[in-house]
Amino acid sequence: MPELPEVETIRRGLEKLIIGKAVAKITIFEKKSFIGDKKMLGNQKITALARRGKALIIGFGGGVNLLVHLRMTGQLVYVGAKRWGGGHPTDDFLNDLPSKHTRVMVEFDDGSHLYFNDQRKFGFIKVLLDKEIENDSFIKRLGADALGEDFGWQDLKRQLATHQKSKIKAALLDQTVVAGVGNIYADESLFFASVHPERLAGSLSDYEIEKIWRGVRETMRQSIKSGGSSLKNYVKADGKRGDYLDLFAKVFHKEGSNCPRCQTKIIKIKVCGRGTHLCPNCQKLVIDDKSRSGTRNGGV
DNA sequence: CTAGGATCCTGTCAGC
DNA sequence: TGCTGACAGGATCCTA
Repeated sequence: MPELPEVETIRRGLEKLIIGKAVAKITIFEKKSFIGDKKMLGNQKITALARRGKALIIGFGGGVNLLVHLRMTGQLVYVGAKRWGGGHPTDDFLNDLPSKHTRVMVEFDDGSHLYFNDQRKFGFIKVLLDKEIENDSFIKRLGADALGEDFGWQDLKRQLATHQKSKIKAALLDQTVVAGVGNIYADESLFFASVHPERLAGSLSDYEIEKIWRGVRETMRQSIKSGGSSLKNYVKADGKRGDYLDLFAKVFHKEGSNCPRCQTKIIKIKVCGRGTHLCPNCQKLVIDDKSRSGTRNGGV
């Protein structure tokens, strides 16, 4: 679940809470969730929190790092004088910890704790030396960061040129094309740009690519601004469990409700195996290649 | 090389 | 209520 804005929200939240703390003890409840030797973290102080795409990197003095990837259902919860959490929104934001989903527990020298909870065990924490980061199998393949200053719309265009036959949604989800976009922001960006997710990358005009690029940046910025998926946004004023998507999403999980631009009902379809939300009026599927006969969908 | 499908794992929800 | 199957916001591995 957690995509770039959620991980950035976590990075900013934890930055205020754990910088300067030293590790007293690490408890691993699920072996596959922790890669590397935990002894390397002994008595090391946290000096920095960085993010690469959807990965969080906790930097320690002495050149050691913890790379955290939350994948679908990971979350981080800090419990000290304050309680703070971010990532996949579940009741573990509120429950006593460790819970049955806690895979790794870090105890700091001041007695506070950081919990890595992950229902589906797809996420992981990995020990990496400074010099190993750029060579890491995940990190080294990442494209430009979706919110990076070095990622302009022409960069997206250049990347899409090598995936001409991919559906645009599949291309956006490819972390080598651009780092940080997942299912939510792919759908939101394509809605922003009024582009159907099944359009082939090679069929897009510069104008459309520029709009998709702008959609990625704007929807992500807005999500971060609203506090992303965090404990803060989890419990609503009325006490009910909340969906942080309400704060910025126009189409994601909004099937059946009205398009904010044209009032047409938002639909949900399946594209490249993923649930995909769109407005069938704003985002029409046009013919990709004039030399081929195709089915016109929705007219012009 | 790219594109598409299966797969890792658990929890939840719709339908019977 | 209980069972079953589909599905879930990610990335990788395998095949063509």
